[in-house]
Amino acid sequence: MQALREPHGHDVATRQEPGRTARSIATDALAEDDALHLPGRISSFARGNEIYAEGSAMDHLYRVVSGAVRICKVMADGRRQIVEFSVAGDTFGLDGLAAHGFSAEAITATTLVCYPRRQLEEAVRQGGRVARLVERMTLNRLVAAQNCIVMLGRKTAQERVASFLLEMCQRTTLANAGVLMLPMSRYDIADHLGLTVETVSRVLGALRREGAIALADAHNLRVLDRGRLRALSEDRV
Amino acid sequence: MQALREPHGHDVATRQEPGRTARSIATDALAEDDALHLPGRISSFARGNEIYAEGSAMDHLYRVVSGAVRICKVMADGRRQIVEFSVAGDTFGLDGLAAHGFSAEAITATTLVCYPRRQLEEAVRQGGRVARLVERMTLNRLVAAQNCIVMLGRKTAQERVASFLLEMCQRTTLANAGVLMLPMSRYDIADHLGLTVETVSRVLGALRREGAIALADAHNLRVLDRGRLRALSEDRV
DNA sequence: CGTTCTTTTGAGACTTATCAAGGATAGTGG
DNA sequence: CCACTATCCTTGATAAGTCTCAAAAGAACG
Repeated sequence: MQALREPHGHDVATRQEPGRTARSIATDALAEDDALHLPGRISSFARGNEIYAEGSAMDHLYRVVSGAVRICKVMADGRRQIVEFSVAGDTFGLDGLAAHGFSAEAITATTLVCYPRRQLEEAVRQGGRVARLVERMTLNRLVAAQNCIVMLGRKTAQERVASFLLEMCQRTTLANAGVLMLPMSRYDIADHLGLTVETVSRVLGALRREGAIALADAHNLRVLDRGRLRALSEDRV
Repeated sequence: MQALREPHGHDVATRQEPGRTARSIATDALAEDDALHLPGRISSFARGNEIYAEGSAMDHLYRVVSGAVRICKVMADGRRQIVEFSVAGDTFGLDGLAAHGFSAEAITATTLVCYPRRQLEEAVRQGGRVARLVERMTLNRLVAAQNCIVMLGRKTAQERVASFLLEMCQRTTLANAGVLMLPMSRYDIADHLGLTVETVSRVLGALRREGAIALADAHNLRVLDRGRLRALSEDRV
């Protein structure tokens, strides 16, 4: 059983950066989104802060402008599962029926555009482009979630890490020299892949030793042998 | 690593009932669906037959009238993951972008209503009730998939089986005397929970011995101690 | 510049998978 | 209708992958 642990004496359930108040540097402004063409409010969150809590009212759709977000659930005993990461360009916020089924937290300093759900539903009721966009968006996330299910249900630790790296390569714009910047910690990666930090670290170490990847530091890596990762990932990413 | 196996000499990838032609007893008729109010065609499938294949054109939405369906993906080496079961009242069929990302197979003799996707998209474009229904439907499935992710990522074998039993209790109408009828095999359950047949069988045996459930036969069980299952499942179903 | 958190690495334990085999079940064919 | 046969289900013994516990080096932050 994947145990709850308190690495060096702090609680897993509240594993986040110290000494910040919630929504500490939230700034508000208005924005017109390219894709949705709906009025939205700009909002910023500091690293580690909660964007919404599990069980709170689900009244906004969010789009990530910059930064990264984790959507997760924490079980009663502290075990955590991150169901998805949202990076620049991704949308999130519709993850329940009436209330949020998951919580959302900023991984790094993050800027979002928030769309009131009421206006969104009104747009859906009206039909047209927005209705199809929202439908398409939700379907995209469903497909992603189902691929995640395959990964968690049937892949080994090595295959999960390989899949994850390839997915992140696709979803983020690589820095010059093809460097992949991973904003999240090893803990976050572990809690997304259904593994422990130690296993994630060991697998990354093994991939480095066999020359599949190169690690500049913990958060910046380069894929040297994409074929090797694709062979491991077992799907055609 | 969860290996492919050929239990008693038949291939895992084609594990289905023998001596049937595809879509053998498919019958067609017209129907007006209560919920969608769209014209649909009635179609039937014999036990074990494929409804659609991974990679085929995604041009219908299906609603289960009777029977049960598994939505799954089979990896190159035969490992299989069932991402969801669909029972009477459930809809399925939208599981990819252009093409199906998964395959669908009838678990037992199954009757479906099929709605052409073109008409559905036209209805979404028009907006109104159907647009919101489709959106709500997809969102429901996304939430279910994300809960499945939590289960696969962070729950023990016992917790997974308990969660599964409770979920099936909620989703199917129990027979008289509160008997839960599970149409799928232990193999199907295992491939849905990310376990092996043996582990599923062992956990069910343990739950039976401790008095949480009673097994009439392999496919008919009664929940005796729901509190125990809920404690194990770790979520509030 | 100390403190806290993160990352890595090692040794051992444990859950679940694998291999094996007998018994139960359900369609199949005579 | 009953025996046949393929598949499914269960149980046991062993193996393996990953987790747990422990500790030290490295990075981030105030």
